[in-house]
Amino acid sequence: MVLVLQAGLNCILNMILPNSFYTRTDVVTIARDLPGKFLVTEIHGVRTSGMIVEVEAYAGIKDRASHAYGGRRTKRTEVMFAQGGVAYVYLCYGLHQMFNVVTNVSGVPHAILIRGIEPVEGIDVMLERRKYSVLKPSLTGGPGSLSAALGITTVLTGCQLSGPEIKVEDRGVGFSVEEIVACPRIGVDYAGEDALLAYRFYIRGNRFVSRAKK
DNA sequence: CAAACGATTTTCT
DNA sequence: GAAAATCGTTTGG
Repeated sequence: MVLVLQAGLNCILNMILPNSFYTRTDVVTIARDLPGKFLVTEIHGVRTSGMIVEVEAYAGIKDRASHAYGGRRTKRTEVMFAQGGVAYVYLCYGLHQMFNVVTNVSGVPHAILIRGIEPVEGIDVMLERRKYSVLKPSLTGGPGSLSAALGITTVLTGCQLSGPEIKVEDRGVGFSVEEIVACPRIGVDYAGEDALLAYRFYIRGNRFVSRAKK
């Protein structure tokens, strides 16, 4: 009885997002829903997690900032065409692992880049992975940094986001519209008019949100 | 097959 | 604030 109650409670407090969360067709809406959700990894049995605080939406074939712009379908981008609910991890600048959530139905290559998390579980492990001695915003602020802290690499591309290696959970944390800031994406100046779209969302005032360059 | 480049981070000045 | 680090992916010849 106790076990059942605990399982039930755990289910309510740590609900793994269902596939229907990701297969919705508006990637911007999904992106706005992600801040406040929890990204959990279990790599070689080691658990680390953090609350998502910053994301960017990439709207597929019509978005010049997207890897899938124009329907570009290559070995690297192939996973973006999968049904929503899997990971897209790619290497940037030869050294940074970028973690994305694939969304929309099969055949529509939409994705959301996770740009920042606030550490929650396994902080000691994250410090070790990053060779940090103290917790500071750059530990998990920025897309390459959070992947390194959580142990996410390109080998996890294509993984289901319902586990076991990677999970995204709703733990009942929510934010009001005023607390979620919408603004243009970072590092996509090459995208012309699409660079102006307010596809970046972050939690106002959170220390783990990356700063836009000037 | 060669070459340019990027949804970045860190370090040095 | 500028520059280096660093390599898989993509594109062009």
